[in-house]
Amino acid sequence: MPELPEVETIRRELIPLVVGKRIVRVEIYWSRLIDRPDLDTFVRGLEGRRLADIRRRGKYLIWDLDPGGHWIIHLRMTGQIYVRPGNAPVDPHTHARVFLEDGQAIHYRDQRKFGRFYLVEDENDVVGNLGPEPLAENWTAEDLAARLRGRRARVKSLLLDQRVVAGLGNIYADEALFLARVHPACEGGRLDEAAVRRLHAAIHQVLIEALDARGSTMSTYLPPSERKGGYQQQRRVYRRAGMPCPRCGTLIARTKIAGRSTYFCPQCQPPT
DNA sequence: ACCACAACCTGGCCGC
DNA sequence: TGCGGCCAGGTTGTGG
Repeated sequence: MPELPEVETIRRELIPLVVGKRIVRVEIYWSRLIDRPDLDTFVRGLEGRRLADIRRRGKYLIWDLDPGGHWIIHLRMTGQIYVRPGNAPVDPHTHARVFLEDGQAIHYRDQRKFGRFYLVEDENDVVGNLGPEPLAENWTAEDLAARLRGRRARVKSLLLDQRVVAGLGNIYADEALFLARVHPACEGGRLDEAAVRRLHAAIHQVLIEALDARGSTMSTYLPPSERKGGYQQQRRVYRRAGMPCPRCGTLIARTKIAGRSTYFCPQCQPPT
């Protein structure tokens, strides 16, 4: 489900609810949720520690613990996090609850069970291989060009590769390619300098727009506030096959790239 | 090293 | 109503 704008929205909404509070009890209802270490070590490692901060790297949420260590969450397709009173009912597909000293509990819910928890001393054990943050000041078109150079895979596949740039998924990759007027099946290494520059700017623009809208709620995504994201109203091509291109009126096409549905305008994004 | 694809899960929707 | 097939915002492992 969530891409960078959704994960960042979740982070911003969670911070005022939980940061500074101590964890008093951890309940895991589906053990494979814990990627590492083992279940018992994970539970004992969280209990008694204080939530010092929540950061984001790509699509990962990093919860800094005091004293020491990081609880890292990846929501994959359908993971949801919200905070409830400790005696509130538990929704279906809830796989963990983390009880805080103030009587509230953090609920983790995940219909498809793809999401994972990690507890590590060194966060780079989990996020160390990610590419640059696309909203960081120092992310440049030159960096993107360098990571595309020589690559023969289709540019859409490369945008989904988190080592090229961290945080894009299927929605925002398609939206960025449309804004940049780049065909999704174009070989990554064949983009000329101007096209890479447009793509860099488009990625930035799309992520900022989506962040302002608090992300996209296509189906299961809901941030902790349970106020749906709004970007799904603004998307230009994603899941709009057969509808007119907002720029030229040509009907949006759908194809399959990297195993994922891919939407583009055949007129505005000609093959190269 | 690079690339494409199956696998991991569950549920919704569509056509027969 | 029921069943098969396809679809879904992500990542990892495998085989070519």
